[in-house]
Amino acid sequence: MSEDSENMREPLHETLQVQRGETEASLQPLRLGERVRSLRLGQGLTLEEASKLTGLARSTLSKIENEQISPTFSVVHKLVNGLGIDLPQLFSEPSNSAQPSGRRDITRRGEGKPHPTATYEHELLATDLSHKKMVPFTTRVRARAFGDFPEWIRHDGEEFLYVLSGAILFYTEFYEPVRLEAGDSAYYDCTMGHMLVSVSEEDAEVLWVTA
Amino acid sequence: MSEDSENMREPLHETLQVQRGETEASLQPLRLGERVRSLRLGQGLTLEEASKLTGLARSTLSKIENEQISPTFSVVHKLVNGLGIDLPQLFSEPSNSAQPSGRRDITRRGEGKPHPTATYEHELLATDLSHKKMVPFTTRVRARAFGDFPEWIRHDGEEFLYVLSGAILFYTEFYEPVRLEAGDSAYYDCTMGHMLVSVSEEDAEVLWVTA
DNA sequence: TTCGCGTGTTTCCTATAGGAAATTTACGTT
DNA sequence: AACGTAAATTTCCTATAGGAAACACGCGAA
Repeated sequence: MSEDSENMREPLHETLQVQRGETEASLQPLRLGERVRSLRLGQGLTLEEASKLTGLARSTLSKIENEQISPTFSVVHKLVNGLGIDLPQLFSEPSNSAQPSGRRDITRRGEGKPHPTATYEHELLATDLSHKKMVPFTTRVRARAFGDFPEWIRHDGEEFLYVLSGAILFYTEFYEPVRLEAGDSAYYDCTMGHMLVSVSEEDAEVLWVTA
Repeated sequence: MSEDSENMREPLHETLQVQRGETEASLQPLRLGERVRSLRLGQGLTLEEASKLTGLARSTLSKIENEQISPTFSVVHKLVNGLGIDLPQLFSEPSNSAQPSGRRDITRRGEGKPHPTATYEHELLATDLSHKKMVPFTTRVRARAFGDFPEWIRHDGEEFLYVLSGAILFYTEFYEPVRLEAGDSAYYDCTMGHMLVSVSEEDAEVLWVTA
């Protein structure tokens, strides 16, 4: 990093800002109060009961729900734990986002769209839907040795891997290989070379989701 | 609810507390500062740069990292957006391992970060990574009846569901409920109300990925 | 060594979060 | 209606969060 003058700071500032998306003035309204209220009422709780559960004062809860205050992190933590808030609704943004699009696609076991390769036998799931943010598929790992692959598999995006059965060796470009068994999972950048090899008696089966 | 005296409050308090697991004094330390610092350093940022990115004062960031203050939710929000942190990660317990720079995170079976609710028992996966496009977690479905849910669960984004074991009824707002068994999967818009109920002898276990 | 200068910490002050209690609102009941 | 009760809201006060600026600590260059 070379420095020229004292105003080399601003450009960096701007650059970083842009990279991260809006930070300063923008940042959605974050209807936290609204959500907390609907969550509480959904459980049929009064402020008094919620107060007991969370250890927070009734008044505090009321103010949070009416967006009169911005609760501290410790208070939010008590809220989450006390009311047993479900994860997805916790980190999803406002959700006032209109269009309740109601797509749904069920794929029965073994009914996916087959896509065999030399080393893997993929089965694409939810293929009736297009424009998905994620692409889920199950895979039977036929490869048995590192050498079965001509080269690293690399592509854009991120990938989540969950071992359904059997055991695999998970090779990645920048790490030592790891043995994964049923129930183990991994999350990684696909730009980093990666590949799977079955090491169990039978071919291992894994679930992959890419985004 | 009959009231006798002013001290009938405590017993109820205790009762409710127990039902939900510890809330008050307990609630693990939540080394927020520690995590924020490692996240910031992991990105090679100085307090000054982080300040520009988040719009927060250097001093404020310093105090947060040194656990001298509990930031308000709005401040946490700026932090999350400015530094690209996953919110769920902040509410699950601190992870011992520092952020790897190569972006790969392995989660062993049963080693996720627990997050129990009244109806589900979630286990967050890959919590060492932040800024993920997807959030994967496994869930034990405790709910046994439609009525166990006060209302539809609804939030932004899309969700992929894969049944690991047991059998569930998959209720969605705009479709008839469907029975799903091990190996079956579903992909749907989360803005549409949805919920799961176990219908097998034992609680069903599912894998969820949201994006 | 001393001078800068970038970095993190601390101080000081104002704005505001959070709890206890008073007040108001919303409903049943008689 | 007027009352009783339980809910939520508001008030009042203290504790504390957050920003600006001063301070302290390295560390490299002259």
